[in-house]
Order: sequence, then C-alpha cells, then structure tokens
Amino acid sequence: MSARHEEIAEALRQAIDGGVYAVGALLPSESELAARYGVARGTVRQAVAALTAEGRVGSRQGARRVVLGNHRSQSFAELRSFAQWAQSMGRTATGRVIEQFRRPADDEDVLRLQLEPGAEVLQVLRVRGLDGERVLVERNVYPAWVADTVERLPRDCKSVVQALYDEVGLVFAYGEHVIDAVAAGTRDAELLGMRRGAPLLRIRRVTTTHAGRPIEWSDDRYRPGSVTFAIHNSIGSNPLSRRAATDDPPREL
Amino acid sequence: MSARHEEIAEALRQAIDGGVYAVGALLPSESELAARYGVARGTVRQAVAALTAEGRVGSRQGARRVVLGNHRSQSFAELRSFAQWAQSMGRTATGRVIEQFRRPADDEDVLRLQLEPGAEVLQVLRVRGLDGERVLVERNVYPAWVADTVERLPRDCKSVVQALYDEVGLVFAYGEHVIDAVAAGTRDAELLGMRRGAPLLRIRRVTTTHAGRPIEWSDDRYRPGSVTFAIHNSIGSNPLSRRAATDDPPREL
DNA sequence: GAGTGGTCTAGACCACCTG
DNA sequence: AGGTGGTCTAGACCACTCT
Repeated sequence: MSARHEEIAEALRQAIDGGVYAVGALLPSESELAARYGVARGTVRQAVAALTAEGRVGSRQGARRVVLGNHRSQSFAELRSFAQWAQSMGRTATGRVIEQFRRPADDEDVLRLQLEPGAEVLQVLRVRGLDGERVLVERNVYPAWVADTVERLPRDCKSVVQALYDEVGLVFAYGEHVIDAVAAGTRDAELLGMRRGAPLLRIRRVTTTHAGRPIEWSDDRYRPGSVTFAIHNSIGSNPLSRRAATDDPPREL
Repeated sequence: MSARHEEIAEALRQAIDGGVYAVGALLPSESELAARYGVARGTVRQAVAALTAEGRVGSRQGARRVVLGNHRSQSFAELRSFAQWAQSMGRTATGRVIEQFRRPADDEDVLRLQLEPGAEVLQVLRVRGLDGERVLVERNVYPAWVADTVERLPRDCKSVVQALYDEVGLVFAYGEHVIDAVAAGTRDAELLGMRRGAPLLRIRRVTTTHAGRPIEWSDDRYRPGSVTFAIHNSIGSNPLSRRAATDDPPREL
C-alpha cells in the first residue's frame, strides 16, 4: 500500500463506499483528481484502472467515469486459498484429511501437471468447513516433488498453501479455474451430509509457481448456498472467459 | 485493433500460440520489445498488461515475464451475449421464447433493477441451444422502459442484445454475475430434456447501461458439459500474507 | 467547441530478482 | 552489480461525448 496509485485507489474506494460518490454519479475527471492528489495524470489512471477492474466504476472514452456499485464482493481478483479467503471474510476455516495416498499418475494427471507418464502423484481428499459447517469436498493431486512436504503436514492443517510457503517457501502464484456443476457422488454426499445426486458447484483448478510449473490440481465441490462466486464484467476487459465444452469428461474419484 | 499496443499484444499472442515463446519460457524484456517494435516502454507495458490479464503470461517485479499458457479460449470479457459468443466460436446459437408476460415487480426485481415498488416488469422465459443441442434455460426480467422493445422482437430472435442495440441503440455495457449450482426444477428438466433434480450451473446476472442503469436481470441455468467458464488468476501484488523478515527467505523451485 | 478519457513519448528513479 | 519490472512525471495528440 505504499504506491501512490494504490493510496489514491483506496481513497476513492472509501469515498464511493462512504457515499461521497453515489451509485450512478460521476467521478471527477482525471485532471481534477491529478490536481487534487498532486500527481501526474498517469498515476490517477493507474488508480482508477484498479477500480474499473473491480467493477466499481465504468469507463468509456469521452465521458466521465460512472460509479457502478459499492459492493465489497470477494471474487477471484486475487488468488487466495480457501483458508485465507475465509479469514479475510472474518470467518473460520477448518479442514480435515479424509484420505491420502500415492498412486501412479493417470492420463489426466500427466496432462494437468505436465508430468512424464508413469510418474507418481499424491492424492488427498479433504473436507473443509466454514464456521463449523461442512462446505466443500476437495480432491487434490500433487506431483512427486511436493508430495513429501504435503504428507508431513498435520491432517487438520488449516491452510496448505500457507504451510507450503512456511515450510519450503513455495508460492502458489497463478491459477486457472474451470467452473461447472456436478451431481454429488456417493462419497461427496456422505462427506457433506447431503443426498446423492444433489447439485454441487465444481471448480477445477491448476495452480502453478511463478515459473509456470504446476504445483497441484484440484477438484473442489461446493455445497450450494454456502459460498457463491461473483464476477464483474465490462465491455472493456475482465478475466472471465466462457468456453465451449472441452475434452474433460467428469469423472468420479 | 488500431491502437499500437493492441497490435503488439496480438503479435505477442500469435508468437506464443505459434511456439516462438514456449510455455515456461521467458518473454523478451520490455526494453527489448520497445526497441523491436519502435515504441516507448509504456506502450509495451500496455500490451503485456493485456496478456497478463488473459492469464497467458505471469509477471513479477525484477524477473522476466513467463509464458504460462497458450489457451485459445474466447474472452467473455467483452460481455458478449450468448449468440455473439457462439458466433465468434463458429457455432450456431438458437433461441426460442417459451413464455413472455408482464407482471408487477416483486421484491427481488425492485432490488436488482432499482425500481419503485409497484412498477411493472416484463418476464421472459427462453430456451437456448448450441448447434441444435439445448444448452440453457434463461429467465430474464426487464424494467418497463425496455419492455415494449423486447416484446416487439421475434420470438426466435437470435440475439436480444444485438436486437436492442440495432433497434434503439441500447448498449449492454456492464454486468455482474453470481455463480452457483442448482437442481433442475420441473420446468427446467422438461425444457432441457433432463431428469428433475439434475445439477445445473446457474449464473444470475444484472446488466446495466454505461450510466449504470439496470437493463435486465437474468437467471441462466446451463446444462453441465456443454459450456464451462474459466477464470485466470494471479497472486498480484499482495505477497502471500506475512511472515518474519529475518529467517528463511522464500525459495523458488 | 469544450471537455474527457485513450494513446503515446522520453525520460527518471526505485524495488526486486538473478547471477 | 546489472538487469528487470514497477512507479511516476510532464508533456503531446487523438477519439469520443456532451450540449
């Protein structure tokens, strides 16, 4: 938060949330903001670009920026682990390992984790909860080079992401998430206390290091109603994409 | 595509897709790209910022940019309507109005569309398909000020968004989407040819004009397997929460 | 036509990563 | 220590919107 443009962005966020600029109202022009904060116009542009990306203001050439909303929505804007996300919402995350074993990589593992055929992977099945309520079933697959460290973690480890950072300095830097819906399998139903076949929100994710090396892939199945995901979207640009059905058939683990 | 930074971004995209820069490889430095394309560094930064937002490259201070992937997923960023998105993928979208009627706004309508209590809305139930296959059930609610125009559209109108633009110059500029999973109701099941209770991916959306005025809200229920949604994600500027600066510096593998 | 945001330049300094 | 990306400046011109 030391960068000047971030300070300005935060000041504008608070002004919007505080009602100084109502929803539907116009923001001051870039030049005026530049004068007000004593910075160059480019710095103001960096600040308002952040608000635009968050969906708080809209922007079009030739017209003043418009305040679109003052929601403090928690989206995928930043890569957060479940535990970290929960914490930032002021809630308590729990986690428990149900099952954990090594096995040879199958075709899907080889593809997603960029492994050599025949490599070994570590599969972990976890149930995670929020404030004591069971919320999701998580199936992770780790390549061999992180398996040892993961296996050494306590089985009720609250945040695997945090633990791997603390233990070996491993950073979960980038993620790609694919979202769809799936019926609860027998195992899912049992673990979440729902009936078999109930709808679950599924997020399949590959996480990589800064260098783009895959650290894990995961199949997370959320009980609906406990967590929702929001995306803001403009005619300009934002990081959600829609794709036609691909070559990944659902499978039961 | 006339802006120089967009041309450069597109050139880099093609270089990545064409294998000039493999996944995991490093991009040339900003200075080198600036020299190569004969532009200032700021222009190169605009170009690579686009690639970063698309999840194609990763970026961190002090290190060269890394190629993360070469996906060719159509960006949903441009807030395309279903029909426009389908067309850009070379597929054929169909749509059919099942039911269309006016009714008084309920509490949900008033909230989402920012209406006065007692206002009238137009509700439309549509089924949409891709290449002849039924893919989603769409329930739209329009405020009175667009209802007339929507009612006049043909019942098999392929793209309502396009039609409203052509007819009255109305631009669907911003959207907020909330994603969850839901069980198919009797009506959903019937219309999509599935069994009742089957899992559907639900996206509830409010779309607004440039000025932030709501144009519609919609409850779209997708049959799983036909369309998936993807999000790219990076840790951004916020380093993975804190730890003591004295001991074990982060390592990268 | 006046005002606004979008693009672009040509510098500068700093924070950070890597050898 | 040298290179790289992140921040910032102070201009300029253009495309667009608004009235």
